[in-house]
Amino acid sequence: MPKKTGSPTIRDVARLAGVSVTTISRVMNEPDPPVSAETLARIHQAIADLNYVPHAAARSLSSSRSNAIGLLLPHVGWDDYFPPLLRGVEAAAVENGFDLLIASRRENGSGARPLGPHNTDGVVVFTDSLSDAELAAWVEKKFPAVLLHRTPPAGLGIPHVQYENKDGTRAMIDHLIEKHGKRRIAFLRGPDGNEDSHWRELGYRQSLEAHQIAEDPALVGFGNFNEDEARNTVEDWLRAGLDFDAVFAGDDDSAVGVMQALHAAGKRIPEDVAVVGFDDAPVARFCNPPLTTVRASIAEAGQTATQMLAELITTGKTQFMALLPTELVIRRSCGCA
Amino acid sequence: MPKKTGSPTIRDVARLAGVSVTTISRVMNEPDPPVSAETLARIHQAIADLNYVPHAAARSLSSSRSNAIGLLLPHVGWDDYFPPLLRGVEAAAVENGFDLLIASRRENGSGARPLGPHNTDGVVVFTDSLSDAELAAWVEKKFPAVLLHRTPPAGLGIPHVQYENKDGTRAMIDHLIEKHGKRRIAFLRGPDGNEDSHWRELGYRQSLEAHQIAEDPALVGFGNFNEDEARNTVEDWLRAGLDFDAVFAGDDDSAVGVMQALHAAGKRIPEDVAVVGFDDAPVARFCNPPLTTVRASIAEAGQTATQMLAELITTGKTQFMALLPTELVIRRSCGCA
DNA sequence: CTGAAAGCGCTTACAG
DNA sequence: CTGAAAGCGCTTACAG
Repeated sequence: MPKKTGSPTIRDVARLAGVSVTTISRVMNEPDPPVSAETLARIHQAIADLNYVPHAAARSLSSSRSNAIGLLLPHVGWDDYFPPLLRGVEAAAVENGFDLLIASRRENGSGARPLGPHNTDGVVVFTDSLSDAELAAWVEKKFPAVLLHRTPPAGLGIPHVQYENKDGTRAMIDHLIEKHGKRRIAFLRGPDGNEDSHWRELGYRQSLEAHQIAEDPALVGFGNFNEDEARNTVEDWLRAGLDFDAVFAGDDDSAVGVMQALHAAGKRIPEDVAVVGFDDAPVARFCNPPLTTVRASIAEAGQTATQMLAELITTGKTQFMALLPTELVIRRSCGCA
Repeated sequence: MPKKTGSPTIRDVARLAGVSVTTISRVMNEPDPPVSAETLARIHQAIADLNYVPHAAARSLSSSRSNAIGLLLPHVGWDDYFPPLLRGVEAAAVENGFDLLIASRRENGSGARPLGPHNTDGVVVFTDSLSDAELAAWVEKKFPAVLLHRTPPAGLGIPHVQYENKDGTRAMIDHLIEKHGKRRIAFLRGPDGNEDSHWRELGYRQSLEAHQIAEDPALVGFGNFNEDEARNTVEDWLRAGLDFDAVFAGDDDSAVGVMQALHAAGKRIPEDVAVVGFDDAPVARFCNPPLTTVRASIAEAGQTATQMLAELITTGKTQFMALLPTELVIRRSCGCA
């Protein structure tokens, strides 16, 4: 009885080349297959003639490797991150010979198990797209995972990649102080418990300290990485007559809100108040004036995480953590021309 | 000899529930499996106890269905499209019970076959991420594919989804003429041979004609869907003293360039010259003044294409083409308050 | 340098 | 309502 799918199988190739399937398999998989030159030539010919591509499922069933990795995404927000993230992850996946499966976390915890040991060899987990408990279950069964932009839950030694939030912020505040003589620099926090925000605040503190500027608690406010909330905070400050000559907005979205509040109050940016962000989101270029900010390469993060995952799958180990460098993107909102 | 992977198999479940694997398989796959209520209960219990998830590769090998669809992306540009695209595609994939494999087209045509019959049941091809020849090969072997944002090569009846470029542009030009009394409306073309641009130009023409405005070839220029080239064209026009009171920039990126040229020349937008775009890219909100443009839902396009693909895979047929509606996004650059 | 055979974990006629 | 058995297309010891 003829097969339904028209695709040639390894047996077809073996028959055409006049060798066993074992030999074909070896030629397909081993870098330096132990076959005579002429046999090899015949096999290559047969593969080309039939346009043979090994069946992924069959291959993974017998090798117990799926040759695929997963990328698990949260279901909301992060829009600006995806394109470069995907680019980095996809590049590293291909480079390491893996297919890429993508899924985004559904709200209902219902039996839906989009990515896991049943269909991948490992997964890159972006931010909070998986619960601590599920992560723990993976760790227990030794299923490879790498966290992107998230610290592993306490006690779980899961490899992860993070940005150098602290150093990036430190450099930014240094710049404000040293280049532009700012002394009353406000800081807008991100969401409660947000790790990025935590580290950024540390960088802010370190910079002030290094320049012998006393910290003023009144200058630390809440921006929530959000345009509206940042605007509100700055409006409150303005109303209260708070004295400040610069604000580190926490991230770029917040910086947009900060600028709105400042413009509405007739303040000049950067002459009266400098405004800086973090992320170098697309919007940064279009701020008025263009926003000075801190950039971390998202593509690099994706690529690094995927590379680590590939290592983890292949060799069984990889570095515990990768800390990616950031870079100052100087535009005009800090006072630079 | 013990299995290496700790994951339970269908046999483990069968043993625990005291039934055959056949029965387990039926319970896993059939909506209304022919089993007694108590057997069913025991089986569900066993599945839950073991935390059983069917092995994807084994399942697809024996069913000759991968239960995965692919999304093939071009390797450059389109950044603003990906997040909503992915959202739509992923949603429809999950809804139809498919895993989602993502790959982006590599430049080297080398044997790399990221997505195809060997690992998916069908693929959504975004724009020009696959050559006509490769597409033809798929058609010939009846491998399901749906084109997103691309017309099938002549002679190939491949289902595809497109935006209503013509009607969207038509509505925009109508608005400029009817609401704002514009008569000298310039049009910026996209890249040579670009289909979107072609249809948009048709919409432009239809609108002029409907309002008995004679077409002036001098008002049709080249923008290439690109900020810099659009700026150059408008600068040339200004230098040449061309008379125009509005410009349809072709897309939003071009509109940014158009605005730059206009601002630099001291023209007021929209009083002297109205500027409108197409896409409603993120940048549109941040233009000065905010850009009036035409929006097509990218997520909807992705979802529709994926839905069509699922139908094609499941039923063997689907509509030949889906034409997605567009919508005017009125902001300030057209003259509206 | 080469091959026969078992087995990966499922699904699916077929039989009862 | 239930099961035994063949088979999906590969890989991988094992043997020579």
